[in-house]
Amino acid sequence: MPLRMTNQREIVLRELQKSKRHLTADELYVIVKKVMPRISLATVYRNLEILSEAGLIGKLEISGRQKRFDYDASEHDHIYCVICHRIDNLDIDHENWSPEQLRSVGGYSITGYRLEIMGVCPNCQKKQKKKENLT
Amino acid sequence: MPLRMTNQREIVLRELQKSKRHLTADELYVIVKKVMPRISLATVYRNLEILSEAGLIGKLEISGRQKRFDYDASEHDHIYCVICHRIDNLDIDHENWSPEQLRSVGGYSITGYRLEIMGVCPNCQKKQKKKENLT
DNA sequence: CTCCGTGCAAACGATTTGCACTATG
DNA sequence: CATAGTGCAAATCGTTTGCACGGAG
Repeated sequence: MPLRMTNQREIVLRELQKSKRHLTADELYVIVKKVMPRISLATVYRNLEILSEAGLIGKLEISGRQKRFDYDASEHDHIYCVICHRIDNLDIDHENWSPEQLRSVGGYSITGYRLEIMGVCPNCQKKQKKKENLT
Repeated sequence: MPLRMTNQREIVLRELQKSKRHLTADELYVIVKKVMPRISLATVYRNLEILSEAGLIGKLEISGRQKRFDYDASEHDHIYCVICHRIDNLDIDHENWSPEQLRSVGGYSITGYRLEIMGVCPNCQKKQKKKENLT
């Protein structure tokens, strides 16, 4: 395996896992800088890419916005808040459109799928209600 | 309605619909330039944004790559080829995870979803087979 | 006549890359 | 020690914006 474990790679991985969140590269950069102040943003990008390719973390490329990286590398879907952009993990049964069932849609051979649910998270719902009361 | 129909807006809309494809802004720019050579890329961007907000075309923000615009404004999912990045429209039943059924996942109130299927399109399958025969 | 729309170039934000240097296996 | 990884700055890519001018309603 060509996975050299450098100090910076280890820290990038560890700090993402510690966060238990779906961080962007620059959010993680800020955190990692506290532990290793001289690390560069490019290194964070490079390592996130490598770690996700190695299957140690997940990469989230959600609808036209900044990439986020997932401390949880296992297969699951995501829900995100259209207001504050927070992301949460999700576990849904895919009974009738699992990759197996969709084996050949329009002549394609299926390799994967991505399901994103959008919504308003509990926090932002509260804020909305407060606003309503004010008007 | 604040939708002024300028010459350029009309052409952007018409050429996208004529294409019957899922074009990026710059792909459409090339096409539109043939009809109206002095149009600027910024205008194409602005009009695609406005037209999609007006519901006349669809906007596709697929997994971290360039936005594409859909000549078909109605609700549907998409499948795309992981090799050539071609996109096709898709019609799938969402029986067990329709927005209504997912009403409150993790306290969220659901507003929408996005399902993308990935695969290898017929063309690219053929190319893969050719390669196999060569090795 | 009033704005909204346009073209242009410059600005922008996220990400990537070329380079010379460093450190891992 | 060979070679993958690093820091830095500059480059790149898609997209947006400020501005002065032009055209639709």
